Amino acid sequence: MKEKIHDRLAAVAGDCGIDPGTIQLGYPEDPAHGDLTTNLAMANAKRLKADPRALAEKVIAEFMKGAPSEVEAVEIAGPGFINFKVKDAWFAEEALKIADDAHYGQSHSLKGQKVMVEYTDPNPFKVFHIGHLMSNAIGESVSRLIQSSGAEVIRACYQGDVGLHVAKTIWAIMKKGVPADLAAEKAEDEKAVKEKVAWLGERYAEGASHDDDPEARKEILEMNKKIFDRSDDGINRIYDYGRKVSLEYFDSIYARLGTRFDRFFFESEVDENGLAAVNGFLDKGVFEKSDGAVVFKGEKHGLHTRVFITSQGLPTYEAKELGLNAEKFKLYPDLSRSIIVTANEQSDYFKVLLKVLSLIRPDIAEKTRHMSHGMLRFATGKMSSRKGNVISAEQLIDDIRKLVKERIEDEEVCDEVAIAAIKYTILRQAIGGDVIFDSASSISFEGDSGPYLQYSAVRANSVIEKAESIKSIKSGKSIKSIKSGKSIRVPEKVGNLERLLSRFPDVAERARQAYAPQIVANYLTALAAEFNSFYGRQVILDENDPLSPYHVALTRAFKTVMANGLWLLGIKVPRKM
RNA sequence: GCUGCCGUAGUUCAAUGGAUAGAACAAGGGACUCCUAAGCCCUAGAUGCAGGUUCGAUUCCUGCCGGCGGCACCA
Repeated sequence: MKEKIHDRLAAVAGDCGIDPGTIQLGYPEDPAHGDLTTNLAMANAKRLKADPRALAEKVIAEFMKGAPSEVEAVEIAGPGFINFKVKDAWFAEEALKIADDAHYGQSHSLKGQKVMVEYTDPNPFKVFHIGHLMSNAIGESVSRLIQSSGAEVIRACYQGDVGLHVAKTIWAIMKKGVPADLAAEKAEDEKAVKEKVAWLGERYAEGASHDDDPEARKEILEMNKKIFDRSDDGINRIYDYGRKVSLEYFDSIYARLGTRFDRFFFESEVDENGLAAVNGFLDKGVFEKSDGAVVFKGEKHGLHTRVFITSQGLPTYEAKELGLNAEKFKLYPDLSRSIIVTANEQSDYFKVLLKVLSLIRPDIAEKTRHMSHGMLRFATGKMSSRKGNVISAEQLIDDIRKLVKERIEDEEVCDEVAIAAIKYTILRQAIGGDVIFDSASSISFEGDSGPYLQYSAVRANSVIEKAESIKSIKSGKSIKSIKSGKSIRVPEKVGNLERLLSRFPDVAERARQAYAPQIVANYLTALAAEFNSFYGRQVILDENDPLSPYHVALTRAFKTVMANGLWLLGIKVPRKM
């Protein structure tokens, strides 16, 4: 409907002297202002030296000559808003259509394209902490938004299995004495894996605590070199074990969070290429030597200098990243876009990296985009994985799970609700800022929360299930059998629920274009509130109510939109709650 | 010091440059022999400061104040 009105306005714009770019239709907050509104009269009045109201009248007069039949009335309000009222019958028909359209809200705007999204990116030997949880929630939702516009999405995860953090961990292990059971190659049970991973995390924190100790620092750097060139069997044995255990553990978390990665990248597979790329462009003037290291002088471009190869000859994170991005496009040459999701503490670093990339691989750089998110923090201070006082993702999930457990028996549902609570808290606000997890209120499941959305969907499902067993007296049909909607009696006046439902494709499209899950999250919360209000206003399954079949169809439409919307956020709809 | 992001209700967040700035939590009140009360209905409260651009600014620009992040061999 929005398109129809827009198209008609565009058709008459020329005659009225309207700039086509100003034909923007919005949804008024106040229903009294109609269903769609535009302020194109104010926007053009000055340029045309016309009175906004007079201009609006002219536009309306032209518009009405070929107005879409669904438009009931067009009015001028305020300084020159043009408000469109759409016929109630159209909303009712639309609701019936949605009820039978499981794909409602999807589009084909990116059909045929291939997009890679890299996110989560935890590091073996270190804790999978709440920051990774945040990256995962955002990356997964962005992936689904893109997927829902018809593109093929390659979910990628880049894991740092070489580098100083590994050296620190292994250094601390060897300092303390290598445990005898480390060599055991037998299959581990889940609990044993968890314990081992926790133990590795502690060793890392221990190693990192010696950052200021020059003697330890020297030993760690030497160990880093040995890990890189795999020259020491004793180190290799610890390394291989630690890497394997970490990755097994990560896999279990991905499964729990509902992410299936298509491709894992490792620093150990891209570091050689990164090194070669930097060396290759050293004599071309992109990089220069400084104090024995190879650096990129970012100051020329308003950025800062960063080291790409250390004076030891080892590639840093930045060099590896060059190798990684080349590898992505080597594996998937037809990628139309590559998105990288990380915490915003890496924003400046990525600016430098993308600048370098634009100098050595402009073809890749122009398709690569960095998205950064804030930190997940608690009322009490911040966390640091260096100091070891990190909160692991699992710890947070389990804490919330305990609260859910007080109200829900089913184990699987508990997990789905706990994860929904966390994901929603992350996705309800604009990507970029810190997310404050207040243990007192954020963990509550009332109101503006993931469980609230799940609950409303579950309730709707419950009604729908029950409806299938009821024979409707008035229509003489089982409610279940109503599909086309043609024979359903429709109300004269529809409410906000129908109006909100019909906006979903538009909301989804806006969210896709801005990579903004919070647009979906906020919409769903308003939608759930509207459904709950509808649910409370009357009994849906009332055999004496001739509108009951319509109310059931409306409930089905709501369920479809809520389920599709929650899917975009990476949140599951539980069976029962 | 340089630089990036951010300042909206008591709190946590919304608001394609548009109308009376929306929610939720916290507080108080109300409705149920009815499909799931994690729900519904009612009641109060906010754009850091100073300018500028604009018909119109929470939104864009400048300065100030405040918070967070980054700034050479970590990732």
